[in-house]
This record gives sequence, C-alpha cells and structure tokens, in this order.
Amino acid sequence: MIDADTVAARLANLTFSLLANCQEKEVHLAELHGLTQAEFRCLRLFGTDESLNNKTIAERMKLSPSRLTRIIDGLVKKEYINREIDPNDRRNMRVTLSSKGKSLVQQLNKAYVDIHEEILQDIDPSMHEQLITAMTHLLEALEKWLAKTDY
Amino acid sequence: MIDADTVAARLANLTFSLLANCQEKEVHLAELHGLTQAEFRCLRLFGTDESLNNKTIAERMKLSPSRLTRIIDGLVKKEYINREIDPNDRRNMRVTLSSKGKSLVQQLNKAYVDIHEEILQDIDPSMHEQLITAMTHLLEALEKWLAKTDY
DNA sequence: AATGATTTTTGATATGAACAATAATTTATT
DNA sequence: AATAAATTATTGTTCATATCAAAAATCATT
Repeated sequence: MIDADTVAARLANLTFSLLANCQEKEVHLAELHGLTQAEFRCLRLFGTDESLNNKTIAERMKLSPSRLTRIIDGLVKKEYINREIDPNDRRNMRVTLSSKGKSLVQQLNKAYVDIHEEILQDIDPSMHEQLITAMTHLLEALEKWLAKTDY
Repeated sequence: MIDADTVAARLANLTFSLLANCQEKEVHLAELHGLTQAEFRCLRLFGTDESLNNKTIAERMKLSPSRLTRIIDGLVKKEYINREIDPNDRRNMRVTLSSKGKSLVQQLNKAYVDIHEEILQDIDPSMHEQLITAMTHLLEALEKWLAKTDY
C-alpha cells in the first residue's frame, strides 16, 4: 500500500496494520461478552471506582448525550452498571460500575496488560524503555498533528 | 485507567491511547475531504494502480457486498473512482481510482509517511531498526492473539 | 417567584449495515 | 448444445446506530 523502502514508510505500514488489528480485537472482545461495541467502549472508560454522569461520558466518547442514555440503558439492563440520581444535583445521573461491571473491567484490563506482557517477552528487555519512548513520541506526534487545524 | 507501574501496563496504556487518536484522526481526515468514514477507508484500500472488484473490496473491509455497492456509488458520484464492467467476466465490476482518486491516495500516503518521519526525527537513528523490530513483534503478537479462538 | 441555564430523557429522523430476493453472467453437467 | 448450478452485483427491506429538537426536571440568579 505504501512503498516500504524507508524506515518511515515501514513504520507507517506497521501502525496502520496495528490499528486495524486493534479494532478487530475490540469487536471480537465485545461480542464475546454479549455487548455492543458502543457498550463495550463505554464500559472500558470506567476506572473501577469512578462515578461519572451522562454528559461527561458522552464527551469522552464523543457521542451525543441522547445516544449515551440508550447505551447506558443497555448496560443497566445487562447489570454492568448502576444509574442513580446524584443527590447533590438532581439533574445529574451518577453512573457507576456494578460489582459485575467492576470485575469485567478488571478482567479486561488484566487481559490487556497480559497481552502486552507477552509481547514484551519477545523483545529484548534492554529495548523496553526504548519502545516505550518511541511509542510515546508516536502518540505525542499524533496528538500534536490532531490539534493542528490547518491540514 | 490501568496502573502504570509496569512496562507492560505503560505499553498497554500507550497502545490504547494510540488507537483512540488514530480513529479520531481518520474521522477528521475523512470529513476534511467530504467523504464518509466508510468511503475514506475504502479509498485508502487502493494502491494507486490497483483494480479490484466489489467482492474483494467487501472482504478486505469486512463488509457485505451490498454495503459496498452503495459505498462505491458514493465514491463514483464524487468522482474518486471509476466503475466499469470487467470484459473478461461480465459479472464483475472493475473498480479503479480516477486521477482525482489517485492523487488523493498519494497525498494521504505521503502525509501518513511524513508524520512517521517526523516521529523518527525525535528518535536516535541507531534505534530505528530496533523500533521497527519491536513494533513488528507487537503486531505479530496481536495477530497471533486474535487468531486464537479461546479467550 | 420568575426567568434562564443545565442535564437527561423521549420522539422523530437520518445514516450505516446486513439479509433476502433478483437479474445477469459464467461454469459445470448431462 | 441445453439445462442446471454457481457466482457477482444490485435492489428492496429491515434493524441498529447516532443525531437533533423538544420536553421535563432541577438549579442558579435576579
């Protein structure tokens, strides 16, 4: 797809494939737990003891609040999260993980770390910090590029 | 989200953020060119002088042929691709990039390589090959993991 | 107390995607 | 050669995804 003759081009192809694979993995993992992709992503947004409201979740997921209402409906019905009125401001809904939700999130996080551990086992330990640095650069560059308005 | 105390956890967080950013970038880039995300991804699938048919594109994009028919409809209307009957097998449609399509694909590929070149400039050249190796391992591990059925 | 702003929900609507049926063509079988 | 079977793309239908506009509840300000 891209001429793989320069290091940059090879790296570009790698991140491209990586992205595609990650996406596929997410789809797979979601249906494994009987969740839609949106529900799955919503769940993954939670730290295990976090409490969020509809609006902030919508913002983080870059979806409309109305869409979020229905996604959360699904997660409540499937008993992964609890939804209750915020006593401090009764307009807000306090959305928190149920115990079922917590254990799933923990399990997912663990699996996610595990796979990266596996990967690191294939890589010389002296390279590990370097890899982290490189990936950090990659991420920073991407964020910088995204922040630009003129492209 | 994940305790960032081990290298594996840090790497996990990095790929997670990277994924989110790449997705955002794609959405942004698509609408910048007046394309839907599906159209954009379809276009990016083409090497500049490739000629595909409906079915193979559908397979590569993991979408149904019927969905593809409409996506290609849009790209034809926007004059990014040409669609003509394959003279060898008149059941097939030969889908190729128009000159407008070719130049966009080239431009996108160039931009994609450029951003990775920028990133590499921040990294010691002696480490480049190692980075590629590490990323290749990452990708391989992910593919291997995806191929497993029992997780 | 009245007005205006904020948060969520609901209803209506548009877009995304798959499935089933159809039409056109090619390949296989008799 | 004629018919049957298979393949490819398209169309109509249907369901899921996501947004927008309006409504209801609450809060903040005057």
